[in-house]
Amino acid sequence: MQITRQADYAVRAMVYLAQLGPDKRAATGQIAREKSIPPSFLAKIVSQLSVAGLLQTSRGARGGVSLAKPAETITLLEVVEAIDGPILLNDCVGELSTCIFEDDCPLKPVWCDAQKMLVEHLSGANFAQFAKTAALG
Amino acid sequence: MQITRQADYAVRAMVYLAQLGPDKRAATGQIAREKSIPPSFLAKIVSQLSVAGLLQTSRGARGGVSLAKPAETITLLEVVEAIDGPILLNDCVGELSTCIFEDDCPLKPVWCDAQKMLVEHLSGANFAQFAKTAALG
DNA sequence: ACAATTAATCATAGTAATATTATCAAAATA
DNA sequence: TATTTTGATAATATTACTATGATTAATTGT
Repeated sequence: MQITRQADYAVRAMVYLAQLGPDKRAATGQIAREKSIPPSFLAKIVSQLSVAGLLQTSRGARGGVSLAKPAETITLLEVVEAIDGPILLNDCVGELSTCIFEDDCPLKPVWCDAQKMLVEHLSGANFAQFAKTAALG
Repeated sequence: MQITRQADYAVRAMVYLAQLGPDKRAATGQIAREKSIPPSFLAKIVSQLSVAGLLQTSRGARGGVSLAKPAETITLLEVVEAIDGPILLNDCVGELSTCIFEDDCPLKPVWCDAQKMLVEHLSGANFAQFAKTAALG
């Protein structure tokens, strides 16, 4: 019942970029140093975020990564799900559920509601907000 | 970001007992059969629930387990946390947090809020409700 | 006392997920 | 062409999860 450290690292990295300002780029090595993330671990995470369309990358000298969209259009949910996969509080909430009690289960609605609340809350938080909140280090 | 199957089993078992009616007991073998839970796995789970004060147990012939309190005083949160430990959406929300950005982190409030919502939702659901909702099998 | 029943405890094991490090290839720049 | 930087992949250590089995302890009924 916890996001993975990978997802947390991903979020931190995105916050760092959001705080740099629009279209600013940074090398992953630099982000790793500033945010205390194992460098080669971050490299892998960054790669996933790029595939998910959340980061733009450019190789070579003076290369690096930058947000692929305006910070205010990137939600916390997007970033977390890009790394951890879809949020799912319990197996029965998913579409691939194999629960044999499906139709006659008093629990499913509770889990579905809880999940919906969580998802809505996380998708209501975007990275422009995070950039503002802490303009500091 | 998911409760464990153990916790789900625990909840199912508790629902079964709640549906039996107040102070009714059942053998774990029977619960396991009815709810499709691996029997010797359930034995361990039941033991944890007993230690947590949610179940009363009695050994020997005609023994079994029963709810330790009225169903309406047992919340979904209690049962899940008895098995999985405290709900924690992200490490930084916990009291033992070792996050070095603590004071200057735009994310922490979001996680704290989300967690609070989740916890409140789960502690608002009790087993008397579940017993009613599905009086069927 | 004895046999049957049932939970409690403990040990074990296989599988999967997580976190991390390391390596080498590919692209871009200077 | 040398350097910087991402991309892709592999290797590994650790932890968590799921499950099984054997043994022990308590209770009931005969």
